[in-house]
Amino acid sequence: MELRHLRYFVAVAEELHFGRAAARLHLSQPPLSRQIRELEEEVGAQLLKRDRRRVELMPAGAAFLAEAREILARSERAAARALRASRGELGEIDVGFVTSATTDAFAAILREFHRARPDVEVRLYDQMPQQQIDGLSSGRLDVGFLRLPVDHGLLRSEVVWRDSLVLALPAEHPLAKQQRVSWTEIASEPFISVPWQQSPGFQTVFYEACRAAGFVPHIKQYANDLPTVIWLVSVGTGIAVVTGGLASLARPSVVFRPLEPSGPQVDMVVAWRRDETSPVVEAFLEVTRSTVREAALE
Amino acid sequence: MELRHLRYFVAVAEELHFGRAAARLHLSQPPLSRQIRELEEEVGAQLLKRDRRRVELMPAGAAFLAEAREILARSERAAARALRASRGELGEIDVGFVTSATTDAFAAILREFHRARPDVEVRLYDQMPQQQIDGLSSGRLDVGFLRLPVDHGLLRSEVVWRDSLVLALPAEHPLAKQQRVSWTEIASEPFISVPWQQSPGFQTVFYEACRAAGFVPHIKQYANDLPTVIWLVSVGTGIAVVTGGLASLARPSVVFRPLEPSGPQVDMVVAWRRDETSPVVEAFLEVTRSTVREAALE
DNA sequence: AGCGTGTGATACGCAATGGATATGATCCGC
DNA sequence: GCGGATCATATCCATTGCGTATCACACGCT
Repeated sequence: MELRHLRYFVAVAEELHFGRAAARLHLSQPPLSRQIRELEEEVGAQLLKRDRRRVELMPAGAAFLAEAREILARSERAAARALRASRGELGEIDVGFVTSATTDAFAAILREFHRARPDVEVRLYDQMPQQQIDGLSSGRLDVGFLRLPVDHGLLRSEVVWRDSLVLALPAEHPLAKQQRVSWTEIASEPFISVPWQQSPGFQTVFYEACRAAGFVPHIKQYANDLPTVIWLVSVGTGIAVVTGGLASLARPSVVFRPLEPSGPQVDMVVAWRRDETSPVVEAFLEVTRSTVREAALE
Repeated sequence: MELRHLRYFVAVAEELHFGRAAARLHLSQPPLSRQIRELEEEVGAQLLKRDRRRVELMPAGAAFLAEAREILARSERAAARALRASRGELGEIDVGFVTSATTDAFAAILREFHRARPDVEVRLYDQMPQQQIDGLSSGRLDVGFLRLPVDHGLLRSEVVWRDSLVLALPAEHPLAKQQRVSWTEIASEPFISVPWQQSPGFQTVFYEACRAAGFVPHIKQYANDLPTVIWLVSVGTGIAVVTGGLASLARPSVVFRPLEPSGPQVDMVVAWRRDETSPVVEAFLEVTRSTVREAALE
């Protein structure tokens, strides 16, 4: 059975007349008759009842007609969808991100991409940098937002924005009264931190800043994720240095203060496979670039 | 585009290897390559990425693969369904019936048919005899249960059962105390009745029985359907003569009593188009016959 | 009643096309 | 660097889908 049989059958079933159906198909009548007969033989049932004068649908034909129309519509849709997918208008993309990427900028990228490609499903995965690199290499992820200097041979990356370091401290902490806090003022404070491998890029900059200010931070408590860090700050366990712009972690009992000198910054990079060809991924990267570019102009 | 293209594409997409896919299709490799290329040209997008060494799905190919599998499964199902429809295992049937057909016997027929042909949708239409005859002639109905002597040239009919006439009267009516009531005892009672054209077969027998008992019934109130007739009886407006076995109309405030002499009976017939060929209709008639036959033996 | 017209089926020839074989181009592993 | 693996290309052949001519038959008109 071929789609041709279905096309021919639908024409005959709609016209109930072999001659007219053949004309509609730009075909002569005898081959049409033969194709219908072949179809009936293959199906194993008579679909059309034809005496010499008129053609009518048998019950089997009525059942087949409904299915045939569906199949033909579906086959056109299949081609159309493949074409759209090839243009990146349709599909899915798996995006990894570190928690500290959940800034307004990242939200703007996702919002803008959804506007540009409403039929692409974006799947988000909160993952540590090394997980993301593994995921990108193996194909589980298509794009990653992370802070490591990515030197993996299969991957490429670009800096999308830079975050300054800010101090997170309980609202009732004495230093919270100041508009800005110097690094030396926090030298002897108890710190909350995530483990090294969670954010190696950030940690390197953080420890270097401390060293420059003449102290080694005392980590009072480790927590495995940023929300927990902020929660521990909020309940007074200690203070923490984090990246700026973490809108998603804002809460009343915690205040964020710029640090002086404000020099130390950490890069947020977007990474993807070097051999990437998916137009969806290309479009996502393009939206990422243009969105952060526009944000920088404001 | 033909189903062949889809079959070939699915094979290649599953094997990710032209040689193996060709073997699976009992085909040599070059024509397979050509058909895939043709498919890609028609769709307008590259579906497979092949360097000389390996084959992999492009995003467009992944989208197309899902659709292609659906279409192929569907096309097999289409043929299977047509075959089943030709055997009367699948389909629909439009059944008309007069209200007084809603007896246990009719319920048993419907129940038995559903058991025998669970995938046939039975659509029921409560209609007057003339409506049914028009419906059968025009094809809106396939089968009708009615009481007219059906002499329409295009239709055939068979008696399925005979109903005796019974008296419906309010539970507190004096005659309700008797186990049976004679025709002469109701000569001067006020009657409730449906209009003549609603049930001409029944009315003829009813008036003839009254005439034999020596009276012409006084119709106090007409109602357009049997449930209303029974309701009017229940509230004491009058009494009514109806057919026996109307289980669906039983209610506490109305009692049914046999009439003496019990001679007068009305036929319930099943009618269908003389040229009917639908195996579903044939099966329905066969179930009807066997069900009433078995009921008669009990 | 007979003939003409309309309609689907049949017969048959041709040409388009799907498939086979042979070969080429290129990549990868040893 | 060579040999094998793999997909593409070239070319030929056979299948088969299509067109023309014709048939068979039913219905309607005169």
